[in-house]
Amino acid sequence: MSISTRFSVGIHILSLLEINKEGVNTSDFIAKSVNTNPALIRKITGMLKNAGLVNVRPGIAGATLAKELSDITLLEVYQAVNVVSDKELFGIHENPNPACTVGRNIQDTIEPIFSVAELALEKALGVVTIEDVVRGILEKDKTN
Amino acid sequence: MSISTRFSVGIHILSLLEINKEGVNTSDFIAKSVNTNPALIRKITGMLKNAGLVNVRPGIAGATLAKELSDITLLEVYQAVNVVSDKELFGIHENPNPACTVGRNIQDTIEPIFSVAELALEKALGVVTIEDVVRGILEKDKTN
DNA sequence: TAACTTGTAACCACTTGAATTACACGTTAA
DNA sequence: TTAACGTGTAATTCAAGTGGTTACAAGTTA
Repeated sequence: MSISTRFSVGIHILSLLEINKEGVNTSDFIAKSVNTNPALIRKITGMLKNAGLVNVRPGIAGATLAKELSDITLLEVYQAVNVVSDKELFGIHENPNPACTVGRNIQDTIEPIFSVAELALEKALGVVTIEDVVRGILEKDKTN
Repeated sequence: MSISTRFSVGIHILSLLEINKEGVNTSDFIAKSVNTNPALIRKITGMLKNAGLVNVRPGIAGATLAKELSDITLLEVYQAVNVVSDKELFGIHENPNPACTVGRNIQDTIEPIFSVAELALEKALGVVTIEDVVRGILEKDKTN
């Protein structure tokens, strides 16, 4: 099990919109950078648009950032591309036996624990911004 | 996307082994508590055995805990049932375009960030033990 | 009007999860 | 020693999700 690559592709798209902000970032152009097809890029870009992260309009070529670089956290991207339904990172088996002490209480006991772990993950994603990612990309590029 | 219920079932099994330690915990008995089938329980129990968490032998009815309750963290269970390959909680799109600044550096930039987030998740799971879960189950059961 | 782009839907191949069935093999007790 | 029972494991099935691809309606611009 892995969290969908939509997340990393979303980060890729937003970084590219910044680094290539002088150019026109069509779905076709972005797809070539990501190495996938334009339809998938449009789908993800649509999700980022719904989350208020990018501007993109039917018929008009190119997407642009809708927020400051430093104001877009990876958590926002994570949630935007909908890779994990809210509070459902961990799957919990359904319908345990109510006639059993464990079965009767396992779900209520585990849920808050899973929730804490999930929040820890989200917190870690929440402190990193696309600006950080763009900086990392540019720095790495210099050293090569 | 959700992390496989094997994880929560694994926790269920271990908790049951403790709470029903006076009885004989066959795969059939456990399956009735979890509300699934015995074959799946045997599969997961086998994983827990490989991780050194339970004792179970062919032909001999019942599984037992192989470690102290307080010495089994949820992280161990998480890793035992193999729900997430090592360092691969987040999927990263393959083969981005090396002719593009972003494509050339995105993977190396993102990986350490994802790694930090994944470790935060694991850390949260590492501080909770099966003993805590069992205590939670018993406490919840009293209040109902 | 023609060319181009976005937004979507539809379809496919592939992987994974979970349920289920079946059976070989180990153990135990009559 | 044989019958009953339990574990280990493989095979099958069904459902769901992911990512790739094609196709096309609708918006925009030259």
